This record gives sequence, C-alpha cells and structure tokens, in this order.
Amino acid sequence: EGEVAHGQTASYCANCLVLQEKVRQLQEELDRLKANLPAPDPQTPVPTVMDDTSEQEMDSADESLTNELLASTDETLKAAGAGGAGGRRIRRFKHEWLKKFWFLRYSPTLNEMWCHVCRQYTVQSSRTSAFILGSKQFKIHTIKLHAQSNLHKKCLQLYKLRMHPEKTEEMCRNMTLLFHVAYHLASEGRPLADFRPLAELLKKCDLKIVDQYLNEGDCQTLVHHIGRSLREDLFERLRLSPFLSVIMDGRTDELLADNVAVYVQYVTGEGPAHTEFLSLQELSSVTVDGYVQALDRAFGGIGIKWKEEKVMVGLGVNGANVTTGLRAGLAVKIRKTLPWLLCVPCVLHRPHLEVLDAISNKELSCLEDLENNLKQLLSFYRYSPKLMCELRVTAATLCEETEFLGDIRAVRWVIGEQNVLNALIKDYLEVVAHLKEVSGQPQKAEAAAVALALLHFLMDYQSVKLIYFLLDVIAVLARLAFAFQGEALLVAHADDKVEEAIEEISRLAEAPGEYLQEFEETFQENFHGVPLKNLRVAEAKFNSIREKICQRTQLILAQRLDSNSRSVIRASQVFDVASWPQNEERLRSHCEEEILHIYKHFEIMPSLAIELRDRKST
DNA sequence: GGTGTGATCATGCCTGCATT
DNA sequence: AATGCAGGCATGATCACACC
Repeated sequence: EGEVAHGQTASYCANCLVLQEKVRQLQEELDRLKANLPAPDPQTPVPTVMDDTSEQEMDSADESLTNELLASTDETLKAAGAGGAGGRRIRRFKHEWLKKFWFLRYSPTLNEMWCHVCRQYTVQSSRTSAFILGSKQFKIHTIKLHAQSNLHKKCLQLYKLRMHPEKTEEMCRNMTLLFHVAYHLASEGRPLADFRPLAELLKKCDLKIVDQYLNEGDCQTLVHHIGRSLREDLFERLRLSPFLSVIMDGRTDELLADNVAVYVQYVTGEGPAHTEFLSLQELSSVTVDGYVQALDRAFGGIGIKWKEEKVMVGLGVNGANVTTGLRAGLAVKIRKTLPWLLCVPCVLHRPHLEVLDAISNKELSCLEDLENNLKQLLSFYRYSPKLMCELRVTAATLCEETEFLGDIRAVRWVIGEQNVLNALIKDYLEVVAHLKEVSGQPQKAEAAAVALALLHFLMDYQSVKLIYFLLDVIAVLARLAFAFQGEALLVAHADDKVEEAIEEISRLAEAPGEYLQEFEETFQENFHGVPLKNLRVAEAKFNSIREKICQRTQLILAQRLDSNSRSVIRASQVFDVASWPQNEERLRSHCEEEILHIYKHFEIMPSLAIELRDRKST
C-alpha cells in the first residue's frame, strides 16, 4: 500500500496510472465502508477490482494517455525547473524528449527518467542499466546512446513480438530451423563450434534463421532440451508398454571405469517391438551386483522401479567383460524377483571374441603365441610407413587389412579378424619374400632381427597349419555373427543357428574343413615352394590342439542359451509365420502345446494378468 | 573453472554553436 | 558576453567470449 501510495505521483507509465486510479477508487470505497456510509448512487458506479485489462491494451494505450497527462503538467514543471537555475549549470529533463523518444518515461517526483520498453522486457543480467533503474543523466546524448544500445534493441524486439503475436509464429519457425541444426550436430557427433557456420550456410540458402543464440553455449542448451524432450517421449512410451526387455552391453575401459550401455525394448499398440538406448551406466564392479546396480540406476533415472513394477520379461547381456558365469549369475539374481525372466543370447556381433577369450588358456597357449606373432607381423608393417609402402606394392590385400584394423595394439584378437588370416594366406609368398629381403639388410639391424623372427614364425609348419584350421573355425563363427546381425531374427532361430554352429564345429574336429583341406592338398614336401620347418614333428600335437579348440568352442556356444529359458525360447518358434502349416485343419492344432507352454511360463506375471483383463473388457 | 581480452555502456569533462 | 545545449572524447565498470 505504501509503495503504491508513494508511486502515486511518481510515474507516468500507463500501467501505473491505471493501477493508481484503481487504488484511489478502492481507497474511497474502503473509507466509505469504514464510515458506514450508504452506497453511492448508481450514477457514479464504483469500478470493480482490476478486470482483465491486459498489459497489451495498456501498452497500446499508454502513449496517448501519457502524452495527454504530460500536456497538463508540462507547464508547471517547466516553471519549477526554470526557477532552480543558477551557478553551475544544472541539466534538467526536457519534456519534448518524451515526444521524440516514445519509449521514454519521466517522474518529476523522483526526478528520474527511464526506458519503458527496457523496464518491461529486460533480462535478469542487465537489471542494473541506468535506463531501467532510473537515470538522472538528463542529456539527449545519453538517451540517443541508449536507443542505439543492444540492450534496448533486444527489449524492443520482445516488445514488438508482444504487440504483434503473428511475429511470434514466425520466430517459432526460425527457431525450429535452429533446433534442426543443433539436432544435426548432436546426432552426427559433430563439434558444437560448427553451429554458427552451419547456421550461416542455411542463411545463404535463403532460410530464415534467428541471429541470436549462435554460440556454442546456446547450442549446448538447445541440444540439452532436444535430448530432454526425446527422453521424455521415450519414458512415456516405456510407461505405456506392458512389457519390457533389457539389453546390457558391457564395456571395459582401461583408462576410465568400466561401463555398461543399457538398451530397452518395448512394445506399442502397433508394429514390432522397438529397441532404444536408455543410458550409459558406470559399473562399480564387473560383478552380478555391479550390473544389478547399473540396472537400478538406469530405470531409477526414469522413475521405473523394475523390481516392483514387474514388467521386465527378457534380458540379454553381452560385452567383453561378461563371462558365462556372470551372465548366469545375473539371471539367477533377477529371477529371484522376476521368476519369468527369459535370458536370451542377445545379438552377438562378434562371437569370435567371446569364443577366443573363453578357450584361450594355458592348455591352448598356442593360440596366444599365434596371436602375438600375428600382432608383431602386422605392427612391423603398420607402424613403419616405409615398410607399409613396400608391402602395398607386393602384398596389397594384407596391406589393406592392416590399414583397416587401425591401431593393432587396440585389437583384441587379430586371429578373430577373418580377413586378416585370409589376407595373410593370399599374400603369403609375397610377405615371406619381403621379410627375407628385409632380414638380409645388415644396415637395418633392428628391422632385420624382427623380420627374421617373423620369418621363423611364418615358415613353421604348425603355425601355418593352425592358421588354416582357425580359418575354418572363424568361418563358422563369422556365419553365426552374420546370422545374429539379421534384422528380423527370432530368438528361436538364433538358438537354431547356435545349434548349427556347434554341429559344424564338431565336424571340424573329425574331418578337415575347407581351408585345412586346401592346405593339405597344397602342401607337398614344401608349401608353394617355401620349405616349412618342424615338419611332422608336431602332427600329434596339432591333432590334440584341434580337438581341444573344437570341444571348448562347442561348449562356449552351448552355454550361450540359458538353460532355464530354453524351453520357452524354443516354443516361441510358433511365432514364425513361415513355419505354419498350409492346411487349415492342421493350423488349428498347430503348436497348441507351445502356446500353452509360453502362457504357463508368463502366467505368474502380474502385468500379463492386467493386460489380459484389459483385453477382455474391451 | 579461471583468466585475459575486447566490446559495450554509462558517465563526466570539454568544445563549439545557437540563443538570449 | 552569458547561458544552454548537443555532441565528441576519455575513462572506468561490466559483461561475454575465447583460451588455457
């Protein structure tokens, strides 16, 4: 009340004037009521409290209103101002400035001028501007400078937008373009610094883009909001989905902590299930508990309590640091809360990694020896541009593969890279010839020594035979990987593919595969004219190695599918429309048993009961 | 996240011009 | 000549941004 009373004569702002008038009327009404006086006669109605007079109306009205009011006070103020002159020059506010600068306001009581537009539309950061607080710097120069200032221009833009709503729409369109640019940068993983040049490019293409927000910080803000919006959409879809499956892909990082990418599969009313990235979680430890905690955090972040809400039906765990034991342990742990959980072999892009990791141990040290030798051979060329050039001329295939691999030191299993072994076999003679040449150069002692060691490896009968045999094994695993990468692969089919692979591997243990056969046919006393060493000494040893590799590989593949989930997963073959019988009669009874089995498995699941009830009621 | 740098703005002083 | 005013210029404060 005090403030308003104080401001009663202090402002010519239209908003203030209207409010002051209302206050005056209310005060009168209050006084009347206090004095217990009768209501005023209907000719002078007491206005009601502040109606919906919008700011917009006041703004549009304020110019004429202010000017009118000023006209009445102009003379008196002028007289008062002139009386105070004397001695050092005193600058005074000149009322004609109000006509010259429409945004200018002046309060004779406070003897301050300010900018009406800036006061209404300023941003937090510039609240200290003299033309917002109130200035006593009565110089036309000062006002002109303010009119040209960026702050004023920005506020003016906002003011005009408010006055003309149709411009807001245009601004929205322009901002949408800016959002597109920010989204593009984020989704392509491009630096935020590209924001401005990209926006400028669009401008050159005659697209209207706003001039503001073109710095990195604002781009980051836009990306942040885009991300938030997309996540909220996803969360909403997840909440609506009656069932969820989770895929966890662990990753070992030697520099930072281990982490796991959590993906979630959900169903909507139409179309197939969707798979989306949920979040990346740091692993406190690569243990069952570490993974469960990561799962808690991933779902906790979107307000889903997976243990209580009981909507999770499937789990796939993959990754370099995930052992068979860990995978099984995790399944056991989660099944304590969600007994219907299916643990399925999720898409396995690189089965050779897991197989090689699992089978390589002390008994099969030959694998690691081979790996080390291969890495040394590739490194020998990879990190010497000169040697690489020489290799390019003679052994183009191997050179290409080496380049493709990038940093050899970062490749987990060179053996697993099918094309590397293939390339080595293809360019075998050229590589051996080149190494021989390098080893014979006395001026490059270091390189010569390495080349000699590598020659020793390449001209070893057992090494070469092992490479041929591994090519057979890797080929089987590569076919499996290819099958896993198929777009519409059913779980039941994945199981079949694993079975097939196990079968093929067992055949390799008994009879030589395609590659080994080729080796045996080619090798007669020497190999393409290269005399191999340690001939036949290791034939028995090789056979034992071959057997072991096959056995272990079979075992690892067999463990891929969780035994508890197997029966349900096999029953899910019923969903493969291609396997349905043509005959209508037979179709009726087709897979009745399997459907019943799947139903019984999920029967205990609360959300299934709800889903079925909802279906019935509709 | 701290720091240096340039841009912007408010302010005061000075000067030149117009008016009294 | 005195006075008033606009505009130029210098200066310090503050802010945004780039860089480390």
